[in-house]
Amino acid sequence: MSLLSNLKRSIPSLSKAESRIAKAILIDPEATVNMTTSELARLAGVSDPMISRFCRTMECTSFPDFKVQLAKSLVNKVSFISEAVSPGDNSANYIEKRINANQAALEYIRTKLDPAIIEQTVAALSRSKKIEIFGMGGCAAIAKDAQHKLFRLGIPTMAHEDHLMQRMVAASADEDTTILIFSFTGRTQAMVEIAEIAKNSGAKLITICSPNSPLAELADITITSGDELEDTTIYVPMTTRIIILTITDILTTGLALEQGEEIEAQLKKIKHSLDSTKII
Amino acid sequence: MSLLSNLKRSIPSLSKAESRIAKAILIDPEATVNMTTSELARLAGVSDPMISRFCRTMECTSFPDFKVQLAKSLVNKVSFISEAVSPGDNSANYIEKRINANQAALEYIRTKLDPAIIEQTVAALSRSKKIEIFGMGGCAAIAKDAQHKLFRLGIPTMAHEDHLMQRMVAASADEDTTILIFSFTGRTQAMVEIAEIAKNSGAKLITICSPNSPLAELADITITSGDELEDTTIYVPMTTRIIILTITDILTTGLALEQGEEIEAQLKKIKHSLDSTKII
DNA sequence: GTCAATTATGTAATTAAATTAAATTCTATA
DNA sequence: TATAGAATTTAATTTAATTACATAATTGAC
Repeated sequence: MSLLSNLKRSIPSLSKAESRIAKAILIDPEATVNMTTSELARLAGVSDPMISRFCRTMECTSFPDFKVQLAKSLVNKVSFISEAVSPGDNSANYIEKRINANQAALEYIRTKLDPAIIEQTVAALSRSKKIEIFGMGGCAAIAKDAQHKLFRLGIPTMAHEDHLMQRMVAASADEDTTILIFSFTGRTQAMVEIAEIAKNSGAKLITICSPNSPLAELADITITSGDELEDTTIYVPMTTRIIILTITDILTTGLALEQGEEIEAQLKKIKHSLDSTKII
Repeated sequence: MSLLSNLKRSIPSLSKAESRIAKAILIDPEATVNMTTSELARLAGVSDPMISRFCRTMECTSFPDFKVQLAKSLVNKVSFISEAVSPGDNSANYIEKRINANQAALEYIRTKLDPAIIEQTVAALSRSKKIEIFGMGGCAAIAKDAQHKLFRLGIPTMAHEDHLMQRMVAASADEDTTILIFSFTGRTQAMVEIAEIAKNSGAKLITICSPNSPLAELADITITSGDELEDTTIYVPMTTRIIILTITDILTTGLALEQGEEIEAQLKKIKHSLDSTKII
């Protein structure tokens, strides 16, 4: 857990003087690492010893220690406040910026992803006899990717992007089926309808979408798509995709671990099935 | 340049006492960031003021400043050596590890991606009247995703995963067509055949695949898929996907920038076409 | 080899920084 | 509104880091 995000998150629970310190730090964290207690105290409008106390509240042993921790969390933070691409950027510029943005997206879910929910999801997937994956638009490719990753683990898995197929598949699902719906916003009418059909058929419903959306409401388990993070400028409709892909990656990893050694033979078999298609 | 590597590199040029300090730090850099001058001095077998002097030789203003810089340079070192998932990992473990691995993958292409090649690719895409994208297996989803991102920019773009369709499309391409082939290894026979057909038809051929592969040989432009990075353990066949997706992201960004303002209206139009499908 | 001249290092003193301890001021509640 | 408790500050103390000066080591010219 990064100190910086920790800092931001804990402001509400801090005392008056302490929250002023936190805010003063957040104005320019880069500068803070070079300050003395007195300097920071003056900037925050509190007394020197408050700084020491504050550092201990933040679970550091001393102010120098706090600065070291802060410095560490800044390295990733440089990309946390990832700059938007702007007209006039040369290729080296926008390459850097997009890589930063995508790294930042991963940094974001590091704090957002709840291990308990991942565990639940892995357990649900592992128990099911069939996995059906739905996604439309930008999520169609994601659904396809998820299918490609999950089918290897021995559970029959299909991805569907056609809405009529989705309806039919959802309707014919049963208790042994897990339905996985990908949606950035969780507000696509068609997807919500599918979710309702799925629920009625008794299937387990897992959605990867924006929390607090109609789709999330209907689901047994929801994992955030990071949609709330999405910068709406036209140039960057991408970070959520990286997030969802990584979530799929994590789920697959969890599932593979759960299955243990017996899955290795299966994976080898799949891999070798491609041998004759390759040029050596 | 990281302080840590700087430290290692400059040992030969340091004085006797200073190089002893450097060596003492390198034994356990993590621990150093929590030491006082005296502690480090004792460890290195030198006097206290030598530490101050040493820090200034290393172009830091003070020992505390040095510790902050050192802490920063330690962060990337930690995440770069991303650990592999192993049986017995709990969910919190493997979530961290997978996020680290994916961040490290992005860190990797930061150094590998050549801006000049990206520029060339963007220019080629921008000039073309039609873009055809091919991918099979794991790359089918990637091809689909790329289509989804590129078609918005006003150039007719299609993705094909069916090999027969791919052949027909490749054969009927002309000089105004750019063909984009995604392949992790660059060794899939079917894909190489497509590339040959594409070349004969006069289309511009861009491949995102492993360099030094048969497919890369045939291409006008090649961008690495990061395949050479892939850890072959069964659990992590994922990082290249993140890399390729980010490359697509970068190419799209570059293309959008090139098109300038006129593209904004186009993007808005596409976005609003979905309005009536959403629940508010 | 030996004697400046220079550079490198150590010792003691000083300054600066951070923390502790005691005193004071707030805040909430009976 | 009195008072317990928490929060904060002031003043004192401790700890850390650096400066200034002294000493030792090293280099190069003779």
